[in-house]
Amino acid sequence: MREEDSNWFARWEEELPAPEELMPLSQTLITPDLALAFDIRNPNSSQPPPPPPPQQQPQLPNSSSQHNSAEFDSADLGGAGGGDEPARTLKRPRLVWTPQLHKRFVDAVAHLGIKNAVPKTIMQLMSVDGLTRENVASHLQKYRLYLKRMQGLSGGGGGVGGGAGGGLTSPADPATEHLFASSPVPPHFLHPGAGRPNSSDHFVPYVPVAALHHQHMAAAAAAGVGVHPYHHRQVGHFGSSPGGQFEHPFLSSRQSQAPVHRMGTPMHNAVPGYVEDLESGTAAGARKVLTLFPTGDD
DNA sequence: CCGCAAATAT
DNA sequence: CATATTTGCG
Repeated sequence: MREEDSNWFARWEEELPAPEELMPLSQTLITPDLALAFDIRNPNSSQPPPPPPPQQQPQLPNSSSQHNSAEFDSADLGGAGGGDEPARTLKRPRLVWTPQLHKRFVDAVAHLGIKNAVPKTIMQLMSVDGLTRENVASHLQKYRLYLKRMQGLSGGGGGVGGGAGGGLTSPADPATEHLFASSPVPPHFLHPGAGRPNSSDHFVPYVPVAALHHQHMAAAAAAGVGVHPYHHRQVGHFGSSPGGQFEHPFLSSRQSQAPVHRMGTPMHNAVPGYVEDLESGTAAGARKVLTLFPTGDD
């Protein structure tokens, strides 16, 4: 039930589940638009799902082979054409900040610098399709709080790399934090004046490959030519269907449920030393633009 | 638009 | 019940 997995770090190593590879087209049943339109989310903690009143009819009389990916047909924007974009107005499901997403967030903030680390910039830098400013802002707030806490608390048993010089983020106490601590708070940039005076304020090693994709993808899609048969919605962790529940098909692949060490078993905090993980470019799977789901762009 | 606080959902 | 995430206000 916990949104967070107990073995998050298991995925950490993997970094990216490579949805495209792992997730075979299994849920082509519902198109994202429909899903959103249906407002898939759990209205209650545990209650029978009320019959969802059909709101939008699936508009795909087309013989489209498969638009698994998420994309909109027309790219009308700001046009007076009188178009209705349901997805734009619909309320979007609870966003789950997955480690990957969080990492991107942290990376963006780190590279941006606290100074420019404003929701809008972060969001744009992240280039995560589907991510909204509110989402980032919200998360940012908590992230700051987390950092603050870390600074205020030096002594503690955590011994979290106070200096942060080495960049060795110590293990996190499961009881202390949950999301942030769990995520590899990369380096440092804690606050101006005690962390790293070295780093100035502007260095952008980060090359957000943003718009191009959308444009190309949309263009290609519109043209009828699929760039790639599949695009991934790696973070599409929306509420599962009430009653029916399709868990993440991709989650279960490698990190099987090995004999978990029950409490008592001295499981050393063998937190994998997080190296200066770079962005994409890891072997095996090519990292793509992180995309939440089809939404407007920024 | 950003930051903070409260509310709600999970 | 605690935490995460969302929503509203300054």
